Order: sequence, then structure tokens, then C-alpha cells
Amino acid sequence: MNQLSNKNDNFFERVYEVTRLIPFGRVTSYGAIARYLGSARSARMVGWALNSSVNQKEWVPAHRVVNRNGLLTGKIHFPGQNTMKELLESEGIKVENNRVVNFEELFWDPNVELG
DNA sequence: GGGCTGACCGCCC
DNA sequence: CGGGCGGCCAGCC
Repeated sequence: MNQLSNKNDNFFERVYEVTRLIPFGRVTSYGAIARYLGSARSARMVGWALNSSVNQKEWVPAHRVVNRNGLLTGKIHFPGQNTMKELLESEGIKVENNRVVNFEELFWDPNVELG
């Protein structure tokens, strides 16, 4: 029966899928993903979903998701204090003062690229 | 069962 | 220009 099967996985799994679609060396924001999924005001849930992304079998590049200012607000949830920054820099993304350099140019908007 | 918190965002003063 | 608050929704006392 699909009475209750319709709600649990959708949002979370779509967050993971969209996040996996972020190209190498690009970044996006929680709000952009939330908006693409049809819940523009559920940006917090995107962060919540990414918090559980470690449980997923397929790796989710959660380090490519930052807040609307390009700040690495989620870095505290990575194993090391500089893990998120190092992952980004390994993709050629520069990080200064906890913020993505050239954020606006590197920004990848699923609303534009996918829809 | 109610209330608080959160990897956010946008509005309001 | 800075600070505060409501919204959305799932998980945890």
C-alpha cells in the first residue's frame, strides 16, 4: 500500500540526487536546492537531509553545498575542522575566511541548470 | 503530547 | 547597516 510511502523518502532522496548532480568544482546553496524541490522555505531541511547523507551508500558531495553567502556553515559537521575546505580546494575552489572565493561565478543553480 | 532545535532564507524595523 | 523573527518540517527529550 502506498498510503504512507509517499512522503518519507522523497524529499531527502531528492536532496541527495540533486547534490550528486553538482558538477566537480562548482557549488550551490541549501535554498537553491530547497527551491528546486518545490519547498523554497525548507532550506533547513536540506541541511538536515545532508546531515544524514553519511548514511547513504553512494557518496554525497555535501561539501559543495554552502549557504547563500558562500559561507561554509556546514563545515562543523565534517569529521575534521578543515575537511570541508580541503575537499573544496581539492576541486580547485578557493576558500578564504570561511567563504568560497568567486562564489557567484562558481554558483550552480539547479533551478537554471536542471529546469 | 507539547515544545525546542537545526548544515537556512527572507522580511521587517 | 545590523539584529531579530517567522516559516518549513523532521527528530529528540
